[in-house]
Amino acid sequence: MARRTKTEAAATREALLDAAEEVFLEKGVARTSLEQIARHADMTRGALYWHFRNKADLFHAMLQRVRMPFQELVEEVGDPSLVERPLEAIRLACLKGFERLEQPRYRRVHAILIHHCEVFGDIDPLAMQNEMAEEACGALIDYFGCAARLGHLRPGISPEVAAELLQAMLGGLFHDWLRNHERFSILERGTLLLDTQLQLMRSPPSG
Amino acid sequence: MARRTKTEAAATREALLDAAEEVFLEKGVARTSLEQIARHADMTRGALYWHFRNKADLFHAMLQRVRMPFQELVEEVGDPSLVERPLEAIRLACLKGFERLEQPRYRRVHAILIHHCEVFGDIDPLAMQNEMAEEACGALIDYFGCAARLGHLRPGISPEVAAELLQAMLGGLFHDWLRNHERFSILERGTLLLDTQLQLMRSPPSG
DNA sequence: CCTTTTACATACAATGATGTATGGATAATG
DNA sequence: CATTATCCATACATCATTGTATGTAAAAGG
Repeated sequence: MARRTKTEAAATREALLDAAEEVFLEKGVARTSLEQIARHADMTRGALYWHFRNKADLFHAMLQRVRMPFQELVEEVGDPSLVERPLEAIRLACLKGFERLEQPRYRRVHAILIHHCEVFGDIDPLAMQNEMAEEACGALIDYFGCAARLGHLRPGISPEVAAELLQAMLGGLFHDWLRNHERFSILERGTLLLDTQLQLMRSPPSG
Repeated sequence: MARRTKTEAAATREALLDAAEEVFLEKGVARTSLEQIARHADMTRGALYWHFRNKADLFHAMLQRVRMPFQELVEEVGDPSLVERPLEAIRLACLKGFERLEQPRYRRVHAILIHHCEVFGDIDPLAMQNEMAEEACGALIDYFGCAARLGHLRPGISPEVAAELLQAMLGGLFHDWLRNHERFSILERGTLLLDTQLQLMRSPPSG
């Protein structure tokens, strides 16, 4: 066995992460051994233990490739006029999120995080989900608060309730789809549900 | 060690199931050994292997104690006038569900099923969740279809979309709460979100 | 009251996964 | 070009868990 060049080594690292994604998704994190991952990448545990300290470290690196905070999605849309249309900002950010999730890597890793792993080592998936939820809900409250001040939000529904409502709906859709992505397209159904929900919460046209 | 009477044996079986609930919830299903469960019930693996074939069998028995199909919740309300008020039937069934979930046993077992276990043996938690979701969604479509025919559902929103919307919201709330039940009361927030959502989807008063 | 089954506890063998230690061949570095 | 650090394979020791086999004392049952 010859020593690999630096780029080759980086490639095997990526290959190991790819393999981890696939095996984790199929067998679950707890039930997959490091040897299964290594062999799925045509490597040995030696390679794996060289690139990562242990399974938790590998898992952490796997997550690192798909960070997707809600605020980034909004910024990525990059439309400055959205400041005056917060409901549209929410809509476009969610659509961006849906598109991201249709990429296999994003879908797989999130499915693993949410449906195919338990606590182990220093990894606490529920804490991570909590962080994600907190971040998203906080952002939503800001945008809905802005919408309320602009009179875009139906009176009688507070920004907090609007945010909790939408976050619950999005979260439910998210979990549901990640459980079996072949049943429906997250982009299609997500767009439909999101639009109707926003329509329901929008201020009715006066006059 | 003396042999126990039949009722004592049934009690130890329940104690083992109780212990399984607690340890599963704390450590996750995959990371808890049968010995940990047995010792947490002040028993040995001998007792566990006598009452259950293996961990999967124990898990299955644990689930059996908290079956809660959506239709049963509606029937349990037992108000015959609900046939003419399908939206109210949905509401009351959900409230019944919320109340159930506040009982520690129901909360724990569902939290385990959804957040603290992976596939193992012949246990596929995602398939179980799929079944639950299918059943609930089917029932919701029926009720919303009935509501639409009675003119109770806001025009422009189909029964299917209404059902998917509500199911996504309820599911999101469900998952969110089960992740950390101390953050809020499922009954309180659930009632609030459910009522506002149903209010939004209800047909506006004509005239 | 005698036998049989029950309801466990204890002991044992087998398995598999983990982490580390070691070795080796070559790319990187000066 | 010599040296060193890198990248990985192989081998080994350890540990935890599982399933089963065996023992046993008392409850069931006649």
